[in-house]
Amino acid sequence: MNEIVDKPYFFKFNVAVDCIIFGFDDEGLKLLLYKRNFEPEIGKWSLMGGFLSPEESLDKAASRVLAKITGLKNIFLEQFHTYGDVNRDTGARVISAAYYALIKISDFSQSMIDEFGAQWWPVNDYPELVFDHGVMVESALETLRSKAKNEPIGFELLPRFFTITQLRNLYEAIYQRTFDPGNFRKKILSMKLLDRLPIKDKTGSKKGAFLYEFNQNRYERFKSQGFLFEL
Amino acid sequence: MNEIVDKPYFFKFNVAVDCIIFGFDDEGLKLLLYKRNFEPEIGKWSLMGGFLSPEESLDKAASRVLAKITGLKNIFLEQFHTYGDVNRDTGARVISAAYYALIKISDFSQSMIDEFGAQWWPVNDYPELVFDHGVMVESALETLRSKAKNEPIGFELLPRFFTITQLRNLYEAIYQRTFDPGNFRKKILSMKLLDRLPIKDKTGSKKGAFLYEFNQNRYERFKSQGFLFEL
DNA sequence: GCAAAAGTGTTGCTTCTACACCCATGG
DNA sequence: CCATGGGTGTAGAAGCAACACTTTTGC
Repeated sequence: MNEIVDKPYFFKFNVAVDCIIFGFDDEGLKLLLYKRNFEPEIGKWSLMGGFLSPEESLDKAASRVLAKITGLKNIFLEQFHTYGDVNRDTGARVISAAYYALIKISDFSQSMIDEFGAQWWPVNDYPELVFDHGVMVESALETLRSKAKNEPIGFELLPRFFTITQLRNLYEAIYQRTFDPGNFRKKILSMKLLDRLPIKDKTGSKKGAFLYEFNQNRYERFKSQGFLFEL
Repeated sequence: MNEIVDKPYFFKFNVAVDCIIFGFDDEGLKLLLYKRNFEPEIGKWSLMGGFLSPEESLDKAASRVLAKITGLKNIFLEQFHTYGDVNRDTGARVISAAYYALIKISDFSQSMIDEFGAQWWPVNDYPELVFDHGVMVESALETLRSKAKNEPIGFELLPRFFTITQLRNLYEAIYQRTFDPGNFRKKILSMKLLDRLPIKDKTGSKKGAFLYEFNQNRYERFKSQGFLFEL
């Protein structure tokens, strides 16, 4: 806080958080939306959100909202922009801090979907959203794309154990382009961040593909030595 | 805005904007700070900030604060994070949206410095700041560094006409490393984004160095064709 | 003429890209 | 046995880093 000539502590505002929740499965990159069950804009599709409480930080509020809808804790959750246009919310003036979350879709319980009328939507084909939530989603996608370039956040969207092909499919979904399978494999393995398990996954091919696990500790170590993740 | 189970429109908060203002001259990358002339924390060094008004957006509020302190309009100004910890401000609970601005230090009028008790500080050596402003500065620096990698925002910090050496000095200041003069020149010129003027600047050397101008239109065109700026 | 910055050229190395090709196996 | 995805190898192109070398000119 701060001021120069203004009168401080005078006007106050509603403050909310909204969460863009991303997931990934064999159909591609998805987005969790729900149908509003209250006014304004009741019945329309919307992001998950909630109002800030006096005794919690913005980050806490976002975690709370995310935990309520997904039942999950310790999820990748990062603030990316705060929306403050005067008429962005048709009900009242609300300043909204937007967060994006990356979850392992397999960890997600279907019960929450039913309880809140939530549903996964492809990021390329989701319904019209209330207020400026469409803008938020597009901006979150851009943030995700740009972040994924230089930080290994893609693994947040995959199960703990995955094949190189699954990983490539994920990056192809994020960047909306294809990668040469051989070159992709060589590049990611050359980073020495993936540990190969002595187990093959046979669901994707007859031959079977080795499962790998991302080694977070090794990444931290390499990073502190100047290594830069890049894909 | 949005909610799930909470009571909406109940608690309200002070909302502010804070600006991290960067400039660049032959001494390096600088930061504009001022001495607070009001409570709390009067007399301490602080970022420029101001409270949000009911009839203005966050972006507008940030522009207003920036214009007030610098007298400048149409400046590069971008929101990068919103700070919302409960006790971040010792005076009252304030949610603050932080913006960073890039200005051409030569355009900046000294009168503002005097009027507000403002002062330029090297980004490597600035005084202790109030509240979480130090955190904001470091985060703004990180954002600047990461943004500068893939977008030609460095030119916002240079005069309209500049030499390749000035440009290199700027990037060396941003990234805190050196670049080989020959290689840097070849790389930036190979992008075909700089127009050479038939004028030499003699202040930096006896031989004189050609002045260049960044061609924003050409950049937009290249970008729309898939070109990616990278330095 | 010498120092010092501007600017060009060269060379060897690394990385990228495209694509050929072998492997393993369920059906 | 063959189609399919898994996985390895390779050759040419492109990019990069280090550094030699040439140009210009004020002192």
